Amino acid sequence: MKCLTKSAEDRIKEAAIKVFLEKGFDGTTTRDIAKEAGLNSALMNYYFRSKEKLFLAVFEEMFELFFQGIIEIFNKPDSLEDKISNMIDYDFKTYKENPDLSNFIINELHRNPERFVTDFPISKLCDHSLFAQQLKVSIEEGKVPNIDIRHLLLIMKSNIQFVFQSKVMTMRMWNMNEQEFSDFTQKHKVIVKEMILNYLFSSQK
Amino acid sequence: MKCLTKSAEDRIKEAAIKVFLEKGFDGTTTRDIAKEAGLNSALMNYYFRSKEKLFLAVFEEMFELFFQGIIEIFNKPDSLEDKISNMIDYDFKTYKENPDLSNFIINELHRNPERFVTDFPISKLCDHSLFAQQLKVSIEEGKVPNIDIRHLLLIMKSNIQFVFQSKVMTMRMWNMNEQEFSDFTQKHKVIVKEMILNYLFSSQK
DNA sequence: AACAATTTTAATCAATTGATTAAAATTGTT
DNA sequence: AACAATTTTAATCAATTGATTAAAATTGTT
Repeated sequence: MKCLTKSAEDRIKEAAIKVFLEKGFDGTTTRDIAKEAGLNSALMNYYFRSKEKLFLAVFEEMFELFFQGIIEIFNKPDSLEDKISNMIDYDFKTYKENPDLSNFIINELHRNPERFVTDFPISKLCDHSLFAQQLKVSIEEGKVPNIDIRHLLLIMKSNIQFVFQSKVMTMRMWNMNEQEFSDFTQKHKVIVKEMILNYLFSSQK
Repeated sequence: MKCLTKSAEDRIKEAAIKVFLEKGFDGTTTRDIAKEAGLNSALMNYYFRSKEKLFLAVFEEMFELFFQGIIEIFNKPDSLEDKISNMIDYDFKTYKENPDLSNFIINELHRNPERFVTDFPISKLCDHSLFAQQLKVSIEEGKVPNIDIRHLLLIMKSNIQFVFQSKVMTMRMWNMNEQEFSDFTQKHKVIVKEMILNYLFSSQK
Protein backbone atom coordinates (compact mmCIF):
# COMPACT_ATOMS: atom_id res chain seq x y z
CA MET A 1 0.00 0.00 0.00
CA LYS A 2 1.93 2.96 -1.19
CA CYS A 3 -1.08 5.23 -1.36
CA LEU A 4 -2.89 6.71 1.58
CA THR A 5 -5.79 7.94 -0.51
CA LYS A 6 -7.38 5.85 -3.20
CA SER A 7 -6.16 6.25 -6.74
CA ALA A 8 -8.31 8.02 -9.29
CA GLU A 9 -8.85 4.79 -11.16
CA ASP A 10 -10.20 3.05 -8.06
CA ARG A 11 -12.44 5.94 -7.21
CA ILE A 12 -13.91 5.90 -10.69
CA LYS A 13 -14.54 2.18 -10.52
CA GLU A 14 -16.17 2.48 -7.12
CA ALA A 15 -18.32 5.38 -8.20
CA ALA A 16 -19.27 3.49 -11.34
CA ILE A 17 -20.33 0.45 -9.34
CA LYS A 18 -22.51 2.58 -7.16
CA VAL A 19 -24.16 4.59 -9.92
CA PHE A 20 -24.55 1.78 -12.46
CA LEU A 21 -26.11 -0.51 -9.87
CA GLU A 22 -28.52 2.16 -8.83
CA LYS A 23 -29.53 3.55 -12.20
CA GLY A 24 -28.51 0.96 -14.76
CA PHE A 25 -26.51 1.58 -17.91
CA ASP A 26 -29.17 3.62 -19.70
CA GLY A 27 -30.03 5.71 -16.66
CA THR A 28 -26.44 6.62 -15.90
CA THR A 29 -24.53 9.50 -17.47
CA THR A 30 -20.76 9.68 -17.42
CA ARG A 31 -21.13 12.98 -15.61
CA ASP A 32 -23.05 11.20 -12.82
CA ILE A 33 -20.09 8.93 -12.28
CA ALA A 34 -17.53 11.72 -12.40
CA LYS A 35 -19.56 13.70 -9.90
CA GLU A 36 -19.92 10.72 -7.57
CA ALA A 37 -16.16 10.18 -7.75
CA GLY A 38 -15.45 13.90 -7.37
CA LEU A 39 -13.32 14.02 -10.48
CA ASN A 40 -13.20 15.65 -13.86
CA SER A 41 -15.35 13.69 -16.26
CA ALA A 42 -12.60 13.39 -18.87
CA LEU A 43 -10.60 11.23 -16.49
CA MET A 44 -13.11 8.47 -16.95
CA ASN A 45 -12.18 8.12 -20.57
CA TYR A 46 -8.51 8.51 -19.77
CA TYR A 47 -8.60 5.40 -17.60
CA PHE A 48 -11.37 3.33 -19.15
CA ARG A 49 -11.57 4.60 -22.73
CA SER A 50 -15.39 4.65 -22.84
CA LYS A 51 -18.59 4.38 -20.82
CA GLU A 52 -19.19 0.94 -22.32
CA LYS A 53 -15.75 -0.34 -21.28
CA LEU A 54 -16.12 1.01 -17.76
CA PHE A 55 -19.53 -0.59 -17.56
CA LEU A 56 -18.14 -3.91 -18.69
CA ALA A 57 -15.53 -3.86 -15.94
CA VAL A 58 -18.30 -3.25 -13.40
CA PHE A 59 -20.61 -5.85 -14.90
CA GLU A 60 -18.07 -8.63 -14.89
CA GLU A 61 -17.23 -8.00 -11.26
CA MET A 62 -20.90 -8.03 -10.27
CA PHE A 63 -21.56 -11.09 -12.40
CA GLU A 64 -19.04 -13.06 -10.38
CA LEU A 65 -20.45 -11.77 -7.12
CA PHE A 66 -23.85 -12.94 -8.34
CA PHE A 67 -22.66 -16.53 -8.48
CA GLN A 68 -20.22 -16.38 -5.60
CA GLY A 69 -22.47 -18.33 -3.26
CA ILE A 70 -22.62 -21.34 -5.54
CA ILE A 71 -18.87 -21.29 -6.04
CA GLU A 72 -18.01 -21.01 -2.38
CA ILE A 73 -20.47 -23.52 -0.99
CA PHE A 74 -21.18 -26.19 -3.60
CA ASN A 75 -18.00 -28.15 -3.12
CA LYS A 76 -17.55 -27.93 0.63
CA PRO A 77 -17.69 -31.14 2.65
CA ASP A 78 -21.09 -30.45 4.18
CA SER A 79 -24.30 -32.41 3.92
CA LEU A 80 -26.80 -31.55 1.19
CA GLU A 81 -29.19 -30.14 3.75
CA ASP A 82 -26.53 -27.93 5.33
CA LYS A 83 -25.43 -26.65 1.94
CA ILE A 84 -28.91 -25.56 1.01
CA SER A 85 -29.29 -23.86 4.35
CA ASN A 86 -25.90 -22.17 3.97
CA MET A 87 -26.67 -21.07 0.41
CA ILE A 88 -29.81 -19.36 1.59
CA ASP A 89 -27.96 -17.65 4.43
CA TYR A 90 -25.11 -16.64 2.15
CA ASP A 91 -27.29 -15.14 -0.55
CA PHE A 92 -29.51 -13.34 1.93
CA LYS A 93 -26.41 -11.74 3.36
CA THR A 94 -25.09 -10.80 -0.07
CA TYR A 95 -28.32 -9.16 -1.13
CA LYS A 96 -28.78 -7.43 2.18
CA GLU A 97 -25.44 -5.76 1.50
CA ASN A 98 -26.11 -5.24 -2.21
CA PRO A 99 -29.85 -4.91 -2.62
CA ASP A 100 -29.53 -3.73 -6.22
CA LEU A 101 -27.27 -6.55 -7.37
CA SER A 102 -29.92 -8.96 -8.57
CA ASN A 103 -31.90 -6.35 -10.44
CA PHE A 104 -28.77 -5.02 -12.05
CA ILE A 105 -27.62 -8.37 -13.42
CA ILE A 106 -31.06 -9.38 -14.59
CA ASN A 107 -31.70 -6.07 -16.31
CA GLU A 108 -28.42 -5.63 -18.05
CA LEU A 109 -28.56 -9.21 -19.22
CA HIS A 110 -32.06 -8.59 -20.47
CA ARG A 111 -31.06 -5.46 -22.37
CA ASN A 112 -28.06 -7.19 -23.87
CA PRO A 113 -27.95 -10.99 -23.58
CA GLU A 114 -24.48 -11.01 -25.13
CA ARG A 115 -23.16 -9.72 -21.84
CA PHE A 116 -23.55 -13.16 -20.31
CA VAL A 117 -19.96 -13.97 -19.45
CA THR A 118 -19.49 -17.17 -21.40
CA ASP A 119 -15.99 -17.92 -20.21
CA PHE A 120 -17.44 -18.23 -16.74
CA PRO A 121 -18.53 -21.88 -16.87
CA ILE A 122 -21.28 -21.62 -14.32
CA SER A 123 -23.45 -24.46 -15.61
CA LYS A 124 -20.58 -26.94 -15.68
CA LEU A 125 -19.54 -25.71 -12.28
CA CYS A 126 -23.00 -26.68 -11.03
CA ASP A 127 -23.38 -29.96 -12.86
CA HIS A 128 -19.98 -31.24 -11.81
CA SER A 129 -20.17 -30.06 -8.22
CA LEU A 130 -20.28 -32.17 -5.12
CA PHE A 131 -23.68 -30.62 -4.51
CA ALA A 132 -25.03 -32.10 -7.75
CA GLN A 133 -23.54 -35.44 -6.82
CA GLN A 134 -25.11 -35.35 -3.37
CA LEU A 135 -28.48 -34.43 -4.81
CA LYS A 136 -28.31 -37.29 -7.28
CA VAL A 137 -27.48 -39.81 -4.55
CA SER A 138 -30.19 -38.53 -2.24
CA ILE A 139 -32.75 -38.86 -5.00
CA GLU A 140 -31.63 -42.40 -5.80
CA GLU A 141 -31.88 -43.32 -2.17
CA GLY A 142 -35.39 -41.93 -2.08
CA LYS A 143 -34.54 -39.38 0.58
CA VAL A 144 -35.42 -36.47 -1.65
CA PRO A 145 -38.11 -36.09 -4.32
CA ASN A 146 -36.85 -36.34 -7.88
CA ILE A 147 -35.99 -32.74 -8.73
CA ASP A 148 -33.69 -31.41 -11.42
CA ILE A 149 -30.87 -29.30 -10.00
CA ARG A 150 -31.90 -26.42 -12.27
CA HIS A 151 -35.32 -26.25 -10.66
CA LEU A 152 -33.86 -26.48 -7.20
CA LEU A 153 -31.38 -23.67 -7.86
CA LEU A 154 -34.10 -21.50 -9.33
CA ILE A 155 -36.32 -22.04 -6.32
CA MET A 156 -33.54 -20.99 -3.96
CA LYS A 157 -32.62 -17.96 -6.05
CA SER A 158 -36.23 -16.89 -6.57
CA ASN A 159 -37.16 -16.90 -2.94
CA ILE A 160 -34.12 -14.94 -1.91
CA GLN A 161 -33.52 -12.45 -4.67
CA PHE A 162 -37.07 -11.42 -5.30
CA VAL A 163 -37.45 -10.22 -1.72
CA PHE A 164 -34.80 -7.58 -2.36
CA GLN A 165 -35.79 -6.82 -5.93
CA SER A 166 -39.25 -5.91 -4.78
CA LYS A 167 -38.03 -3.93 -1.79
CA VAL A 168 -39.54 -0.62 -2.91
CA MET A 169 -42.84 -2.22 -3.72
CA THR A 170 -43.03 -4.10 -0.44
CA MET A 171 -42.13 -1.06 1.62
CA ARG A 172 -44.69 1.10 -0.18
CA MET A 173 -47.37 -1.51 -0.18
CA TRP A 174 -47.28 -2.37 3.50
CA ASN A 175 -46.03 0.98 4.75
CA MET A 176 -42.73 -0.24 6.14
CA ASN A 177 -39.68 1.75 7.14
CA GLU A 178 -36.13 0.44 6.68
CA GLN A 179 -36.06 -1.33 10.05
CA GLU A 180 -39.40 -2.99 9.50
CA PHE A 181 -38.33 -4.13 6.07
CA SER A 182 -35.15 -5.57 7.51
CA ASP A 183 -37.13 -7.50 10.11
CA PHE A 184 -39.48 -8.66 7.40
CA THR A 185 -36.65 -10.08 5.29
CA GLN A 186 -35.18 -11.81 8.32
CA LYS A 187 -38.44 -13.53 9.05
CA HIS A 188 -38.94 -14.32 5.40
CA LYS A 189 -35.62 -16.09 5.28
CA VAL A 190 -36.66 -18.42 8.08
CA ILE A 191 -39.95 -19.23 6.40
CA VAL A 192 -38.37 -19.81 3.00
CA LYS A 193 -35.70 -22.04 4.43
CA GLU A 194 -38.26 -24.09 6.27
CA MET A 195 -40.45 -24.40 3.19
CA ILE A 196 -37.64 -25.53 0.91
CA LEU A 197 -36.06 -27.94 3.36
CA ASN A 198 -39.47 -29.26 4.26
CA TYR A 199 -40.25 -29.88 0.62
CA LEU A 200 -37.00 -31.73 0.06
CA PHE A 201 -36.46 -33.61 3.28
CA SER A 202 -39.81 -34.28 4.93
CA SER A 203 -40.12 -38.00 4.28
CA GLN A 204 -43.58 -37.96 2.83
CA LYS A 205 -42.61 -40.11 -0.09
CA MET B 1 -66.66 0.03 -33.68
CA LYS B 2 -66.67 2.79 -36.21
CA CYS B 3 -63.04 2.40 -37.17
CA LEU B 4 -61.65 -0.43 -39.20
CA THR B 5 -58.04 0.51 -38.51
CA LYS B 6 -56.83 1.52 -35.10
CA SER B 7 -56.67 5.19 -34.24
CA ALA B 8 -53.33 6.94 -34.04
CA GLU B 9 -53.74 7.37 -30.31
CA ASP B 10 -54.25 3.65 -29.78
CA ARG B 11 -51.34 2.76 -32.00
CA ILE B 12 -49.07 5.08 -30.02
CA LYS B 13 -50.21 3.59 -26.74
CA GLU B 14 -49.69 0.06 -27.98
CA ALA B 15 -46.28 0.86 -29.37
CA ALA B 16 -45.37 2.58 -26.12
CA ILE B 17 -46.39 -0.46 -24.09
CA LYS B 18 -44.25 -2.67 -26.24
CA VAL B 19 -41.15 -0.46 -26.28
CA PHE B 20 -41.31 0.74 -22.66
CA LEU B 21 -41.74 -2.82 -21.37
CA GLU B 22 -38.81 -3.99 -23.42
CA LYS B 23 -36.37 -1.17 -22.85
CA GLY B 24 -37.61 0.72 -19.81
CA PHE B 25 -38.15 4.46 -19.55
CA ASP B 26 -34.48 5.39 -19.73
CA GLY B 27 -33.71 3.04 -22.58
CA THR B 28 -36.59 4.22 -24.73
CA THR B 29 -36.50 7.21 -27.07
CA THR B 30 -39.64 8.88 -28.34
CA ARG B 31 -38.40 8.11 -31.83
CA ASP B 32 -38.37 4.39 -30.96
CA ILE B 33 -42.03 4.57 -30.12
CA ALA B 34 -42.95 6.60 -33.20
CA LYS B 35 -41.11 4.13 -35.39
CA GLU B 36 -42.78 1.14 -33.75
CA ALA B 37 -46.16 2.79 -34.29
CA GLY B 38 -45.25 3.83 -37.84
CA LEU B 39 -46.10 7.46 -37.20
CA ASN B 40 -44.51 10.87 -37.15
CA SER B 41 -42.86 11.40 -33.82
CA ALA B 42 -44.55 14.74 -33.23
CA LEU B 43 -47.89 12.98 -33.00
CA MET B 44 -46.83 11.48 -29.71
CA ASN B 45 -46.71 14.89 -28.12
CA TYR B 46 -49.90 15.93 -29.86
CA TYR B 47 -51.82 13.14 -28.12
CA PHE B 48 -49.90 12.65 -24.90
CA ARG B 49 -48.12 15.97 -24.35
CA SER B 50 -44.81 14.42 -23.26
CA LYS B 51 -42.80 11.22 -22.96
CA GLU B 52 -43.37 11.26 -19.21
CA LYS B 53 -47.16 11.51 -19.56
CA LEU B 54 -47.26 8.74 -22.13
CA PHE B 55 -45.14 6.61 -19.87
CA LEU B 56 -47.44 7.22 -16.95
CA ALA B 57 -50.42 6.04 -18.94
CA VAL B 58 -48.56 2.85 -19.76
CA PHE B 59 -47.29 2.37 -16.23
CA GLU B 60 -50.68 2.67 -14.61
CA GLU B 61 -52.18 0.13 -16.97
CA MET B 62 -49.35 -2.32 -16.30
CA PHE B 63 -49.51 -1.69 -12.58
CA GLU B 64 -53.10 -2.87 -12.52
CA LEU B 65 -52.28 -5.88 -14.64
CA PHE B 66 -49.56 -6.69 -12.14
CA PHE B 67 -52.12 -7.08 -9.35
CA GLN B 68 -54.95 -8.41 -11.47
CA GLY B 69 -54.58 -11.95 -10.15
CA ILE B 70 -55.13 -10.93 -6.58
CA ILE B 71 -58.14 -8.84 -7.48
CA GLU B 72 -59.80 -11.50 -9.58
CA ILE B 73 -59.22 -14.48 -7.34
CA PHE B 74 -59.04 -13.35 -3.72
CA ASN B 75 -62.76 -12.92 -3.18
CA LYS B 76 -64.11 -15.84 -5.15
CA PRO B 77 -66.01 -18.54 -3.27
CA ASP B 78 -63.24 -21.14 -3.52
CA SER B 79 -61.30 -22.90 -0.80
CA LEU B 80 -58.00 -21.43 0.38
CA GLU B 81 -56.10 -24.25 -1.25
CA ASP B 82 -57.84 -23.79 -4.59
CA LYS B 83 -57.25 -20.07 -4.50
CA ILE B 84 -53.53 -20.48 -4.03
CA SER B 85 -53.44 -22.99 -6.82
CA ASN B 86 -55.45 -20.70 -9.07
CA MET B 87 -53.29 -17.70 -8.22
CA ILE B 88 -50.21 -19.60 -9.29
CA ASP B 89 -51.85 -20.70 -12.52
CA TYR B 90 -53.16 -17.23 -13.20
CA ASP B 91 -49.86 -15.45 -12.68
CA PHE B 92 -47.92 -18.03 -14.64
CA LYS B 93 -50.27 -17.42 -17.52
CA THR B 94 -49.98 -13.65 -17.21
CA TYR B 95 -46.19 -13.69 -17.20
CA LYS B 96 -46.01 -16.21 -19.99
CA GLU B 97 -47.92 -13.69 -22.08
CA ASN B 98 -46.03 -10.66 -20.72
CA PRO B 99 -42.59 -11.87 -19.72
CA ASP B 100 -41.30 -8.32 -19.24
CA LEU B 101 -44.12 -7.18 -16.98
CA SER B 102 -42.58 -8.01 -13.64
CA ASN B 103 -39.20 -6.54 -14.47
CA PHE B 104 -40.82 -3.41 -15.82
CA ILE B 105 -42.87 -2.71 -12.72
CA ILE B 106 -40.04 -3.52 -10.33
CA ASN B 107 -37.55 -1.37 -12.21
CA GLU B 108 -39.64 1.69 -12.78
CA LEU B 109 -40.75 1.59 -9.17
CA HIS B 110 -37.13 1.31 -8.15
CA ARG B 111 -36.06 4.27 -10.28
CA ASN B 112 -38.93 6.36 -9.03
CA PRO B 113 -40.78 5.07 -5.94
CA GLU B 114 -43.28 7.90 -6.25
CA ARG B 115 -44.79 6.06 -9.19
CA PHE B 116 -46.42 3.59 -6.84
CA VAL B 117 -50.07 4.22 -7.53
CA THR B 118 -51.32 5.16 -4.09
CA ASP B 119 -54.97 5.46 -4.99
CA PHE B 120 -54.89 1.80 -5.82
CA PRO B 121 -55.53 0.37 -2.34
CA ILE B 122 -53.82 -2.94 -2.89
CA SER B 123 -52.87 -3.61 0.72
CA LYS B 124 -56.37 -3.01 2.04
CA LEU B 125 -57.68 -5.08 -0.81
CA CYS B 126 -55.54 -7.94 0.47
CA ASP B 127 -56.14 -7.50 4.18
CA HIS B 128 -59.90 -7.28 3.81
CA SER B 129 -60.23 -10.07 1.30
CA LEU B 130 -61.99 -13.35 1.76
CA PHE B 131 -58.59 -14.93 1.18
CA ALA B 132 -57.15 -13.20 4.24
CA GLN B 133 -60.15 -14.29 6.24
CA GLN B 134 -59.79 -17.90 5.13
CA LEU B 135 -56.10 -17.87 5.93
CA LYS B 136 -56.78 -16.55 9.41
CA VAL B 137 -59.37 -19.21 10.14
CA SER B 138 -57.18 -22.00 8.81
CA ILE B 139 -54.34 -20.87 11.04
CA GLU B 140 -56.60 -20.71 14.07
CA GLU B 141 -57.87 -24.19 13.34
CA GLY B 142 -54.28 -25.38 13.14
CA LYS B 143 -54.68 -26.56 9.56
CA VAL B 144 -52.02 -24.21 8.31
CA PRO B 145 -48.78 -23.01 9.94
CA ASN B 146 -48.91 -19.49 11.33
CA ILE B 147 -47.85 -17.36 8.40
CA ASP B 148 -48.43 -13.68 7.78
CA ILE B 149 -50.32 -13.04 4.54
CA ARG B 150 -47.51 -10.74 3.39
CA HIS B 151 -45.00 -13.55 3.53
CA LEU B 152 -47.34 -15.92 1.78
CA LEU B 153 -48.02 -13.46 -1.02
CA LEU B 154 -44.34 -12.78 -1.45
CA ILE B 155 -43.57 -16.48 -1.65
CA MET B 156 -46.14 -16.95 -4.37
CA LYS B 157 -44.99 -13.91 -6.32
CA SER B 158 -41.29 -14.74 -5.96
CA ASN B 159 -41.57 -18.27 -7.27
CA ILE B 160 -43.60 -17.24 -10.27
CA GLN B 161 -42.20 -13.91 -11.35
CA PHE B 162 -38.55 -14.65 -10.93
CA VAL B 163 -38.74 -17.50 -13.41
CA PHE B 164 -39.65 -15.03 -16.14
CA GLN B 165 -37.43 -12.22 -14.94
CA SER B 166 -34.42 -14.46 -15.20
CA LYS B 167 -35.48 -15.88 -18.54
CA VAL B 168 -32.41 -14.65 -20.43
CA MET B 169 -30.05 -15.88 -17.76
CA THR B 170 -31.68 -19.29 -17.54
CA MET B 171 -31.71 -19.78 -21.29
CA ARG B 172 -28.06 -18.75 -21.60
CA MET B 173 -26.92 -20.67 -18.59
CA TRP B 174 -28.46 -24.01 -19.52
CA ASN B 175 -28.42 -23.56 -23.27
CA MET B 176 -32.16 -23.65 -23.78
CA ASN B 177 -34.18 -22.59 -26.82
CA GLU B 178 -37.63 -21.03 -26.51
CA GLN B 179 -39.44 -24.36 -26.50
CA GLU B 180 -37.16 -25.85 -23.88
CA PHE B 181 -37.59 -22.78 -21.70
CA SER B 182 -41.34 -23.02 -22.04
CA ASP B 183 -41.25 -26.65 -20.96
CA PHE B 184 -38.98 -25.70 -18.10
CA THR B 185 -41.40 -23.08 -16.80
CA GLN B 186 -44.28 -25.51 -17.08
CA LYS B 187 -42.48 -28.06 -14.99
CA HIS B 188 -41.34 -25.40 -12.58
CA LYS B 189 -44.92 -24.34 -11.99
CA VAL B 190 -45.87 -27.85 -10.93
CA ILE B 191 -42.94 -28.09 -8.54
CA VAL B 192 -43.55 -24.68 -7.02
CA LYS B 193 -47.21 -25.36 -6.54
CA GLU B 194 -46.47 -28.66 -4.85
CA MET B 195 -43.86 -27.07 -2.62
CA ILE B 196 -46.07 -24.23 -1.47
CA LEU B 197 -49.19 -26.31 -0.94
CA ASN B 198 -47.13 -28.95 0.77
CA TYR B 199 -45.68 -26.37 3.13
CA LEU B 200 -49.09 -25.00 4.00
CA PHE B 201 -51.31 -28.05 4.05
CA SER B 202 -49.24 -31.09 4.85
CA SER B 203 -50.47 -31.85 8.36
CA GLN B 204 -47.07 -32.06 9.97
CA LYS B 205 -48.02 -29.78 12.81
C1' DA C 1 -68.84 23.41 -52.65
C1' DA C 2 -66.97 26.33 -48.92
C1' DC C 3 -65.33 26.69 -44.64
C1' DA C 4 -63.74 25.45 -39.97
C1' DA C 5 -61.83 22.07 -36.99
C1' DT C 6 -58.89 18.35 -36.42
C1' DT C 7 -54.99 15.55 -37.53
C1' DT C 8 -50.46 14.82 -39.55
C1' DT C 9 -46.02 16.17 -41.34
C1' DA C 10 -41.32 18.18 -42.07
C1' DA C 11 -38.23 21.25 -40.25
C1' DT C 12 -36.09 23.01 -36.46
C1' DC C 13 -34.60 24.06 -31.47
C1' DA C 14 -32.30 23.87 -27.17
C1' DA C 15 -30.49 20.76 -23.82
C1' DT C 16 -28.00 16.73 -22.80
C1' DT C 17 -24.50 13.37 -23.48
C1' DG C 18 -20.27 10.57 -24.61
C1' DA C 19 -16.04 11.70 -26.20
C1' DT C 20 -11.82 14.40 -27.69
C1' DT C 21 -8.26 17.86 -27.49
C1' DA C 22 -4.76 20.85 -26.11
C1' DA C 23 -2.92 22.92 -22.32
C1' DA C 24 -1.83 22.85 -17.39
C1' DA C 25 -0.39 20.52 -13.27
C1' DT C 26 1.88 16.90 -10.97
C1' DT C 27 5.10 13.18 -10.35
C1' DG C 28 9.25 10.63 -11.16
C1' DT C 29 14.08 10.20 -12.86
C1' DT C 30 18.73 11.59 -13.73
C1' DA D 1 17.51 21.62 -10.76
C1' DA D 2 16.14 20.09 -15.43
C1' DC D 3 13.63 17.32 -18.08
C1' DA D 4 10.36 13.69 -19.49
C1' DA D 5 6.37 11.05 -18.46
C1' DT D 6 2.10 10.83 -16.38
C1' DT D 7 -2.13 12.71 -14.64
C1' DT D 8 -5.71 16.21 -14.47
C1' DT D 9 -8.38 20.06 -16.14
C1' DA D 10 -11.30 23.30 -18.91
C1' DA D 11 -13.10 23.96 -23.24
C1' DT D 12 -15.23 22.16 -27.01
C1' DC D 13 -17.50 18.87 -30.50
C1' DA D 14 -20.80 16.15 -32.86
C1' DA D 15 -24.67 13.21 -32.20
C1' DT D 16 -28.85 12.29 -29.90
C1' DT D 17 -33.07 13.48 -27.77
C1' DG D 18 -37.57 15.50 -26.10
C1' DA D 19 -40.20 19.01 -27.61
C1' DT D 20 -42.18 22.90 -30.51
C1' DT D 21 -43.77 25.27 -34.59
C1' DA D 22 -45.83 26.48 -38.77
C1' DA D 23 -47.59 24.63 -42.71
C1' DA D 24 -49.98 20.90 -45.11
C1' DA D 25 -53.42 17.36 -45.31
C1' DT D 26 -57.61 15.37 -43.89
C1' DT D 27 -62.17 15.22 -41.92
C1' DG D 28 -66.60 17.01 -40.62
C1' DT D 29 -70.40 20.45 -41.00
C1' DT D 30 -73.46 23.63 -43.21
